[in-house]
Amino acid sequence: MGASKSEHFTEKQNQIATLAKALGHPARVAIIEYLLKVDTCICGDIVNELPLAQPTVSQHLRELKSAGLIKGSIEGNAICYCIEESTLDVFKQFFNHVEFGLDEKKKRCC
Amino acid sequence: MGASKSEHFTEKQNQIATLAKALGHPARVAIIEYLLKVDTCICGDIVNELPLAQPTVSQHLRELKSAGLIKGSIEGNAICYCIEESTLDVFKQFFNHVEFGLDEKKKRCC
DNA sequence: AATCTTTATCGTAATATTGCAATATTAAAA
DNA sequence: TTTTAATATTGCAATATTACGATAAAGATT
Repeated sequence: MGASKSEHFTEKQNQIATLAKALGHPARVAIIEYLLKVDTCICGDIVNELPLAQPTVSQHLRELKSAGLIKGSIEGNAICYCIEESTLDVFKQFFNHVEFGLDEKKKRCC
Repeated sequence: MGASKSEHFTEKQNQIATLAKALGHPARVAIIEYLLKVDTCICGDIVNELPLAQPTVSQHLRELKSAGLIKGSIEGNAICYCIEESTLDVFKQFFNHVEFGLDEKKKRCC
């Protein structure tokens, strides 16, 4: 196979999995961290920063974008990529949910 | 290719990517949520809960385990799987770091 | 010991991801 | 308008992931 049976899971579960998957590559983690660190956010800078060829970086950017973790706006003939905060919030909320669940669970088991 | 060039990234970046990847499948998100919800944490229950065959679930459990997100302890001839809280904390810390970076960045750009 | 229950592993097919060279696209600059 | 610069897309090879039937392993039960 290789295709995950996403139709059997809840929308929320799929959403979290999609976000996690988008972060599931060191290059994409590096891109997020780089976008946080620098004052500019032009794609070319990212290409120079990462030890990967330009098409590969472009592909990673596209995946982050399609997951909604970043957004890109055209800035002349360059592109300015920025972090999409609201999407990160979804992720953060999941962890809060997990943390709350853990606290509750500790009263009962394990 | 298909193999990620993890040697080019920092240990932290690889760590976050590994954790995110482990969560990057709806079945594994569902397992985590199930472990939070129920009072017991027996593998067989997870198999019954998920719409996947037993070997597939076992494989997903192994991935969560090897990423350190859960741990399993033998309980008679069954196995009790539990969430590994300290690993989730690493993840949470990353999001705090990102959130802080976002706040700082907003003073400067985008 | 023979059997049952529970979980893991093996083998394998289908599909997805990663990476990059080559090329296309698009807007600025000359 | 030709050229240059910045990104994206295409095509393809290498590898990884997902899923499951068959089977193994290991402890419980009879």
